[in-house]
Amino acid sequence: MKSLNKRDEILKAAMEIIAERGFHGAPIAVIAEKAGVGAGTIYRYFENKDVLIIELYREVEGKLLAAIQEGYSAEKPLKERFLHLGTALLRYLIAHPLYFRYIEQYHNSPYGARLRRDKMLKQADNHDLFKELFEQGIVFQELKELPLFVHFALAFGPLIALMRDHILGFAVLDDTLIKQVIEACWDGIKR
Amino acid sequence: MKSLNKRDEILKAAMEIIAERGFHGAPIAVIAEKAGVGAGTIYRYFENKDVLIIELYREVEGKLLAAIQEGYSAEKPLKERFLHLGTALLRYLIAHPLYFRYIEQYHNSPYGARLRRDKMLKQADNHDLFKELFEQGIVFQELKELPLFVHFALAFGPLIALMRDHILGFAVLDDTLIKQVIEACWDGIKR
Amino acid sequence: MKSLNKRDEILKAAMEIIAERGFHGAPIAVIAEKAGVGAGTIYRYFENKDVLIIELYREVEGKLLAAIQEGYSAEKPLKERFLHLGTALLRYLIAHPLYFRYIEQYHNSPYGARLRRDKMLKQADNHDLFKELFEQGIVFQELKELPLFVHFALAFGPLIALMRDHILGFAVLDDTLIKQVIEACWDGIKR
Amino acid sequence: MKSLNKRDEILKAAMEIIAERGFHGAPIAVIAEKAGVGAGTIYRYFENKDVLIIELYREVEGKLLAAIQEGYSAEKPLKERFLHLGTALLRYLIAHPLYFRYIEQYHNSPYGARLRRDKMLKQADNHDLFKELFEQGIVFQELKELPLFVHFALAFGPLIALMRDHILGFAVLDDTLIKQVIEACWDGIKR
DNA sequence: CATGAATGAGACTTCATTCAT
DNA sequence: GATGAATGAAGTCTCATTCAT
Repeated sequence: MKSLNKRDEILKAAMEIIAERGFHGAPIAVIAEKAGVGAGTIYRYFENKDVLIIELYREVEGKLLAAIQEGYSAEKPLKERFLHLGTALLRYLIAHPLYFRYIEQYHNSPYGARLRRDKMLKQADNHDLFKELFEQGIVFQELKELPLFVHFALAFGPLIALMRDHILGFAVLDDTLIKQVIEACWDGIKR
Repeated sequence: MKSLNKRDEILKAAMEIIAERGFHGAPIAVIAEKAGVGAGTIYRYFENKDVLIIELYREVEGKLLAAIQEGYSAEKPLKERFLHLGTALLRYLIAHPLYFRYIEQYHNSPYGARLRRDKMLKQADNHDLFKELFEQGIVFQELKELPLFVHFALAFGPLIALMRDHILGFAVLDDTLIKQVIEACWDGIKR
Repeated sequence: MKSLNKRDEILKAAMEIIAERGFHGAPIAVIAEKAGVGAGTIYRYFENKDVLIIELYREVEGKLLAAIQEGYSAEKPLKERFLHLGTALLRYLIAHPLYFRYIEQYHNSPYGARLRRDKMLKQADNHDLFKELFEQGIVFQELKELPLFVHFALAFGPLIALMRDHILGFAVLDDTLIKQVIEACWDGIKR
Repeated sequence: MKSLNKRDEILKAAMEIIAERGFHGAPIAVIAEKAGVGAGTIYRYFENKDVLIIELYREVEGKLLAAIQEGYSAEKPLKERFLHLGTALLRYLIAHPLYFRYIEQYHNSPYGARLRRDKMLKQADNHDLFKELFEQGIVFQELKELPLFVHFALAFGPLIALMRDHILGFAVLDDTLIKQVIEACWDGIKR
């Protein structure tokens, strides 16, 4: 692989260290060393540590959303689309467990608070895909008549829970199990 | 409200501050001030900050488990038992949102790591109730033939997700909605 | 043994703990516990920790001086008197190694500084015995014509050094060796 | 005097403060101020305070040993060698009274305990010079037939005691007196 | 008299950030 | 542009001393 530029090296190092050790275990000096740059250099690319962390979150979230949209077609039947999204999400997170850890760390941190406030303001943002899916499902009476956020919870709550078990080594998620789980989620939301 | 003893004042203060601001925002000095005691006093009741945090977790977890077991009867039909547990859990967390926040903070922290290791060793512990429920359901062919941890994920993942939305103010969980959600979870796990 | 009064219990406890663990390892709370009294009680017998430590030093020094004076007779020949004092000193310290440790701790501490200043002012005090011995020896030309403090150093420096080795377990000081050592000290000071 | 590098400034400051006020009176903040650096800077050069103190001891001991070995020749007669070592030691300590104070502080401290254990294991180490001297003296029947540690005590005990008096201002050690004292020590150990 | 819970000053140490090189 | 030595605010914890019981 080609060597990344400094900015990306820093982001990569930060992600790995924070994902593995949490924010507690990720002083700037450690991130700098892992990235192979001087500590001061980080401040040439990011105004301060907070900015680095928030920026990193955006990148990770972006990649994740891009991944699940790959091969997605709004033309296909509702259930098929749901299965696609759920499966893609789970597969991507399993393939990139550090991303999942990072996202979780982020949500449970002062930084996450800012995110939540942001989300409250501009509700939809990147969740459009799911939003559209669920709204359509309700209109076409394929899904239960429940508020959107409940559908989100029913659909993704189990996946997040499973990912935790997976990372802790409790669970082994093979393709068969992934399929079964997503189907079960569908059972939860379908009418 | 009657004034608590010092130990409980400290635990209460710690819980509120950590739940609201995270571990970052909860230095001993701040906890002490909120509890109305000197900083040194905390160390008369807890060997160090870690111990305080772990102890607090145990208390919170204990109360939560006690709450959901109240009125629970192993004699009732499977579905009814499931609805009871899910509803009780959700209601208790809604009534004590700070407990939920604290538990979440705890799980995503170095302290949580210890917990996870413990859980891996003595799996069952207090989850016996759920374990028994799911195992029975599988044997009697009422529930899907899936590993236990998947049932856990399908049943509680959505509830946790909902609680987050609730705390952030996205969701308003009234009794009707609670009932619908737990039913939907049941749909997810039932055969 | 009859149970001591509280004051003595406190002094005894302080002595043992400080001798064994140094001033670092001797908080008031620990001394109180070992003495079987409340921490506050110590302050009824001693104004503060410094006073306790200084008082304790005086007691220990007093006992030591008393011990070496026992059986001492100013009538006997010079060498015999010297052998008596040296031997008595060494024997007493070997029998009470904690006393020796305590004295050493004390000398190397802020408290010791005060002592040294005091000594500078009222030179002689309890050293009269030795002073008289050495002065006489010089006058009668049995001892080298050297300042008194040199005689002190030549006579007791080796004993202190030996005690250290003894306490650390390097040395085993039996009666034969004690006799030889004191004789050697005499060789050092005698003309 | 040329300005030292930061590490040496720190060691120098620590030495002076500890020698004069003991470990009690030498918090990191005070050492830092005297060294003209920030408190945090000390931790760039020494892992923690213990390491600083131990390192400092090694340096002081090293210089002391180097000083007494200068001009020493194993070819010369036994007595001459002894006089050389004793005189050099006393002169060096008189010229560097703080070194002596520091060494004494160190020996009577938790740090010293570690040293003592080490010494017990690898007895000889840097004392080889003296050891060889005493052993030879015994073999050639110039010295008394006594255990090595007794010779150490007889030879150096008086010097240490004298240094104490000197530092306290009791004693004035000029060249004549130094010579007389070392000779007297020789009388103590010679057959 | 005796107690020991409570206190808070002060010790050690970490780490985000700056800035001279 | 890049570096990393230096900084000092802030965090955890200890312990001599007080005082209500």
